[in-house]
Amino acid sequence: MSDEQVMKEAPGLESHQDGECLSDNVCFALYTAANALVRAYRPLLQECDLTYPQYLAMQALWLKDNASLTDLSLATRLDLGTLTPIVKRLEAKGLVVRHVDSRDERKKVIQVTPAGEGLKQDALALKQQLLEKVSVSDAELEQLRQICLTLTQDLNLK
Amino acid sequence: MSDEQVMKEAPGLESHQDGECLSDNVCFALYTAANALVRAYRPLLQECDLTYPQYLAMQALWLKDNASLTDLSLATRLDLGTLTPIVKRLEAKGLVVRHVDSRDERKKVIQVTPAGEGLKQDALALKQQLLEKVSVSDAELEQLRQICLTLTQDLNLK
DNA sequence: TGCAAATACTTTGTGCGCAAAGTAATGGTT
DNA sequence: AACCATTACTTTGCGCACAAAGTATTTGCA
Repeated sequence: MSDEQVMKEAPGLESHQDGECLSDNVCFALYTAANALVRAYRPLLQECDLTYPQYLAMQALWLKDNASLTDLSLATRLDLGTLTPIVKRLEAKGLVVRHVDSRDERKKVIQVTPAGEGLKQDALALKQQLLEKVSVSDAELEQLRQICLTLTQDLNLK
Repeated sequence: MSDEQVMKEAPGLESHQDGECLSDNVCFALYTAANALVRAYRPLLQECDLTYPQYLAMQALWLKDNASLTDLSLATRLDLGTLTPIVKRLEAKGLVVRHVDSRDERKKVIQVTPAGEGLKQDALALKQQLLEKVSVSDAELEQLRQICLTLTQDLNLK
């Protein structure tokens, strides 16, 4: 209500010399960076016909094949209700198959197909390709990773 | 300038150590932290009947009232196609009103109502409430903020 | 053994996030 | 004045992300 001309320039990420802006917020910065990440990944992943969450699921499976949906949920930190349709789409693309666990028929075991395994090298190389666009040092990326993991853990413990 | 271990891998052969997991990934950590953030904010914001993106839009408007949609888009880094329905919902809740700019009838000016202004103090206090759950130091949060802002800028430049 | 509680997954509903395409107003250019 | 490219916003379509409710299987235990 008070200052009416605080922002003559675009109140974006750059410069907050003229006063406060959303970028002063850690939460905003984090949220925006995650959106930018997914957006930047999109054209790269398009060549594999994957979305970023689908890519995450595949990465988890490349590390641990024949996982149950719940295993996948723990690994990716995605909800079961989120994961079910994602894995269905991966199956529709022929990258995985789902079959009921014979020991416990509530569980669905997810197995990477040869086609899914064939994507592995190319898809994992995209990670480097993306980080090349970034002027942030390896040390800072490692800091970012650590802080994000701590934050996630703290926030999840209610 | 990191290692080129992709080249060392024999295609099709499993060669992962059994310590490896998705959390080794900066991108995964960032993505997950942003999801955790929104999830943690949800019950707090529920008392204001706001979602996190709606909260972001309101914060931007509290800082700069009577902004056009494009102004809001620049401030929040959200797409116009994303913002249109968000602002409509804010209007439906009586927190803002939209009216056509008389000088340029393409533009829609968004104005915070008294009800919207009344939410300001309580809503902004939630920020502190959320950060109290977190064991990350203020210095680290500032690092996180800075690295995220740099990352966002780098990734947005194509 | 019987059966309630727990577990694993699916479904439904709401709200993003954004690309792409559509509509309408504006600002040149000739 | 007649275009036409630009700008501002809306709409549509798809895929998350998750809460909540539903279904089916297993387990605990009285």
